[in-house]
Amino acid sequence: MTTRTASTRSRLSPEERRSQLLDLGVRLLSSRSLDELSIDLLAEEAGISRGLLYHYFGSKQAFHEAVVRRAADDLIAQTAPPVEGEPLHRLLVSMTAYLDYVDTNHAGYLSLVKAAQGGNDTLREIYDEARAALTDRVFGEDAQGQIVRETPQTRLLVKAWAAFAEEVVLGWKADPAGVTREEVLDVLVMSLPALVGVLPPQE
Amino acid sequence: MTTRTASTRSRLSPEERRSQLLDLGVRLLSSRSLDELSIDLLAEEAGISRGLLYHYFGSKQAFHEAVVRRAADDLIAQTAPPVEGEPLHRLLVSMTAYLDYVDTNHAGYLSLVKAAQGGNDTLREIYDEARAALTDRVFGEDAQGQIVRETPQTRLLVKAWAAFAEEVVLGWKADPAGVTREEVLDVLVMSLPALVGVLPPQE
DNA sequence: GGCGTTATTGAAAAAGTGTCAATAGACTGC
DNA sequence: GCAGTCTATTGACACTTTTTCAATAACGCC
Repeated sequence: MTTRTASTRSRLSPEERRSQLLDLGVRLLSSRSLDELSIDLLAEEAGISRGLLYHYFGSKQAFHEAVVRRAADDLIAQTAPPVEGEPLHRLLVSMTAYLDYVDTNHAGYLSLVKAAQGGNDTLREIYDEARAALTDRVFGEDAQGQIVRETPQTRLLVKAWAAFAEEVVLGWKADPAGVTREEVLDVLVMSLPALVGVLPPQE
Repeated sequence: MTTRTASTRSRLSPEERRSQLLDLGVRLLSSRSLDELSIDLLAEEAGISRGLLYHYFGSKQAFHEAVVRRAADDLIAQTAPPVEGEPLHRLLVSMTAYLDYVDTNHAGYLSLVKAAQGGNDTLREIYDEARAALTDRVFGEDAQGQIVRETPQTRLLVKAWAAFAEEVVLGWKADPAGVTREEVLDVLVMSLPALVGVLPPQE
């Protein structure tokens, strides 16, 4: 006797099925790497045949990319809405949205982050795109509202700050003991100007 | 006709063979991910049979872990020697050693970093251990020579600072345009006190 | 130069990925 | 209700890669 109660096959609309498989993929890939996840297991969890996964995604690799893209799109959608106001306030709003996202979509965020490193260029690209949604706004288009002026030095620094922010949030989620949410937000926001401050002033 | 010139099998001591395979693994895994590296290729490059790899490491996964552990040990050995002097000077020496290491062992460092994220808990653990070798020294044992007093907040912050430092170095190696080595070192060293400064003073 | 130890091999089993013609839900018009 | 059509879904099969293990052959020792 298997886990499935329904002995009959279920026929969903392509959109529903695709969505179901992506959701499942996000969940499963947050705790395993791709090669630790067999199509067999995935198919069984979804209650479908192996063949159907290939019908929808073509290959295991392509499935992975679709899963990561789904996670990235979620992140971008929930953190990207433009914000008015002072630079530091905008940064606070942005970081709050980011923290909220990771709070409610921990699995999705993990599968995104994990995919980015071990993976190929396509995966890395998707990840960079998502990261840009968080960091782009610190480089203002005009000279007025920007937090950081764009130079080779600051570009490197801001990219590294994003890695810092990611580690703060994931580290806190993994072990929140002794640190409040407000302290985390404070560090996320104030760290950027503090880091920019270590660069020699550029004119 | 294969690549091998010697038609006869060569018999090495277990230590030599193991070491040879690990070195080769570090090199090959710096440009591919684990599932892009077949045992076939590895065995051919090493001039051995597939079976021998299993004799030494048991499984592909275990081989990967051994490779990552080797890379981590290298990093620890070359950056860990304790240093005398002022806290900030010790930090400078430490960061210089780190930068030097990544400079001369770029491939090995990449395979370490890439493995840690994409992978399972064991891999992550090995990586954390290596990172600790770089960051532990910022927490002094006595109240005198320390840079940072250890609290839940600073522990989280220093861990994230390590991620920041890693991204700075790897980002710079990937695209050094417009940024000097001295600027990188300066950022690596000064960023830590700058970040600690954003925390409210604890008494 | 024979002998024992054990590093090493190669063939065959197991596991996993990808393919495709055949099957069967669900809707449509009658 | 019922037959017919469309297409989502399956399952068996081909292929690739990993893993196992009994047999083989280097090397050191006497």
